[in-house]
Amino acid sequence: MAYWLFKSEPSAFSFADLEAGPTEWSGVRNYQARNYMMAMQTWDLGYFYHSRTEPIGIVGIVMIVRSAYPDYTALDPTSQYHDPRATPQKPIWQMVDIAFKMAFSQVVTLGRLRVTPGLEGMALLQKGSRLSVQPVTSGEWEIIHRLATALP
DNA sequence: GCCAACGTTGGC
DNA sequence: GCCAACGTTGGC
Repeated sequence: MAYWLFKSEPSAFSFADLEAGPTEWSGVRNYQARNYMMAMQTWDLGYFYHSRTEPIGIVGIVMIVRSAYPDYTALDPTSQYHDPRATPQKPIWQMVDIAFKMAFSQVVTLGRLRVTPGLEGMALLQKGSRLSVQPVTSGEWEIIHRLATALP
């Protein structure tokens, strides 16, 4: 069992959009993020993070409902995620399916994460961190989960 | 909207 | 293989 974090700009895809049903997490075009997705297993949990919005922060929990498989949008010339290097034999990019699990009663904001002891090493909080898919340690998961459930 | 930080591309 | 130029990300 591993823990993850998915970043999204709500103007592009929000947690409310995810509530509508399981979603193919397509369009990830970063090798490190792809490798993390390839390490995901069905039933793994993740935090869902809203960037470039107000408030910025973690809004809830998602579950991996399908482990990594080829991201077919890379093969689709009409897709904004098309990658001309991708072929059916070598799709290059992978995606997972994620589903809504629960929404926090309040956003655990980036500011709150930054001041919470024990989260100093969290990938999300490192300077210049841009990975849209990241691992979360079980210790970090616990701390954040406690923060979220302590909120009214 | 700005712009620093980052990853990728491509000429050499 | 180097690295400048470029496009993108994301906090502010």
